[in-house]
Parts: sequence; structure tokens; C-alpha cells
Amino acid sequence: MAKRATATAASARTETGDGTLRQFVGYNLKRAYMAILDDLHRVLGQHNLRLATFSALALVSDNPDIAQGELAQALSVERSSVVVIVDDLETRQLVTRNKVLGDRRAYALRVTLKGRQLLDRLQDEIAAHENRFFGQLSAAERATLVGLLNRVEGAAADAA
Amino acid sequence: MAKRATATAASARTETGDGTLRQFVGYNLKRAYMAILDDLHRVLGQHNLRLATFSALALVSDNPDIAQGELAQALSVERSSVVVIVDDLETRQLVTRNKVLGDRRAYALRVTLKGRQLLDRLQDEIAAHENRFFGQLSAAERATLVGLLNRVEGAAADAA
DNA sequence: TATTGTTATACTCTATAACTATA
DNA sequence: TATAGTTATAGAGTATAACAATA
Repeated sequence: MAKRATATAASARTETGDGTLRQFVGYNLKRAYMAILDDLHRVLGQHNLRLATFSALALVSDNPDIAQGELAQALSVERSSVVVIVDDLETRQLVTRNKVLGDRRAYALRVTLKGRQLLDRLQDEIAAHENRFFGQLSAAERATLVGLLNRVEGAAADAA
Repeated sequence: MAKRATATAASARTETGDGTLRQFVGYNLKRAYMAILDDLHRVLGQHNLRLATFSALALVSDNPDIAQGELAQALSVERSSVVVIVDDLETRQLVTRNKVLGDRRAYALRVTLKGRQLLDRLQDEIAAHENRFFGQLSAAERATLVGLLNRVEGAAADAA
């Protein structure tokens, strides 16, 4: 099928073909996701945050008094993994573990002022990050992209 | 900001809000990707293949006589990681390591007949997998999605 | 008995660094 | 000196399983 430059001394370097994989939407999806991930990690890394930790912070902010188990579900990780994440956020005083009236087993997580401020700054920085990669797309195109992605996600949720 | 059902005994379980994250295209991108990944892993797992191993097989098929270092680049992993992957493919007689005329350090990788046959079957199975998630999208919509994803990937390549 | 959070441990995947044999 | 592939090791991230406290 595919031709390939033989590895002679004077070979002009050919691009590696990936046509077989390109036929799959999922491959294109992964490539696009991976392509932006390094830069996102760099942005978060400047604040010593992992993606999961940032996501947890945002989720706690959106869901005051969320329990760790619920957070685990939202993050699609095990409860034991959430312990590590919340430990980190709590140590850095970005979220607090609060007593729940009526259930002394559970914690109600809340963002601190410091956490909110960090989140505000991060939202700006991530918006800038996104402009570097999605900036070429018009607002309408970005909306189309998100709409299609959400339909894919919805199809997965239906299947489950 | 966001309201949240208090954890009373009779609380109707509220969906966890993720509005802060949803504003980012990248989050929607990751969600869609993660949503299809479990099913893809299941399909590949039936053949005892990891995603990276399958991708390597497809890339070797598209690029006869590719070297391991080139494969590493195409897979975005280190050469040492490719050794493990190719070891697996070679042990299972799906690809062969062949001598390169003119450079006795390098290998030229080729898919075997067995590898090609497995790849053919996998392409069908993955196409079926994709229909489960992208089937709701029309062919035009799928093309639009891929086009937008590729522009994002291209923007990343330009930035690098 | 079931559930929440915790701990200790194991597993998967990948990177890093040092090595060999070639170039 | 540099490069292709290899090996051994370490690290990051997550899951699993057993546990204490509480429901």
C-alpha cells in the first residue's frame, strides 16, 4: 500500500503516514487532545497543580459542600484517589473539609477565598491557553465543535 | 454561585455541576475522548492489545520498513518504550524486525501476514465501536468534527 | 449490613540514564 | 562524537483491598 523512502544516505525525510489511524474519528480526537495537553500542563504546573487537582478545585467551587465520594464520581476516579487530591488542596488552603450535619462520616468540601482567587487567575490563564489553540476557530466554529463533542459524550452516556 | 442540594435524608440527588470546566473547549474535548476510551480498550483488550500497541501495528503497516526511532516519534513516546511495544508485536508474530542495508544499528519493521489479518479485523471492530459513539452524527457532521479537530492539532503544531 | 473516608499496597505506563554496537 | 536500539530503574498516577467510624 503505502510507499516509503528507503533509508539511503541521501533520503529526504518523509513524513510518517498514519492514514489507517486517521480514518478513525477517535484518533483525530486523541491527537487534538494530546496536542493541547502539554501546554495546559505547563500552565497548571506554574501553580504546581495537576489537571485532576485543578478539576477538583473547579468542581468544589461549582458544588459547595460536595462530598469526596461525589467528587470521585465527577472526576471518574476512585474515592481513595480523591483523598490524595483533597489532601493537596487542603494543605495548600485552597479548600476546606467541613463537618456535615447529620452524617459524621462525610466531609463537605468548600473552596476558600484563596482557592477562589487562584481559580479566578487560572481561568484567565487557561482561557489564554485555549486561545493559542482554538483561536483560529471562530466563536461559531468553537460552538459547533463543543456541540459535536457533547453529542459524542451523550451517546456514550446513553450506551452506558 | 451555584446552588447545591443540602444533604438531607430526602435529598433528590442533584447532578454535579461542572459549568466552570465546561466553559473550556479542552474539557469538552477530554470528556468526549474519555467517554469513548473504555469501549475502545474493551475492543482492543479482546485481542490482548493496548492502544499504543495497536497504533504501532497500524503505523508499521502504513510505513513499511519504518525504524523504531521513527515509530517512537510517530507515537510520541521514547525509543525505550517502543522496544517494549515492538517486543510484544514481534513475539506475537505480528511484525518482524529486519536488517537494514547500509545501517546495521537500525531495524526495518514490517507487518506479517498475520499482523495484516489482525489489523483488518480490528479495523472492522473499531469501525463498529466508532458507530456506537459517532453513529448519531451524519457523515457530514463527522467530517466537520474531524476538520475542526485537525485545525486544532495544526494550531498546536504551528505553536511548537 | 452498607457507606464515607482512609491507608497501604500493587499495578500500568512511561521516562531517564547508562550501556552496546554501530556510524 | 553521534545515533539506533537495549536494559534497568525510577517515577507518576491510579486502582484494589482491607480498615475504622458511622449510618
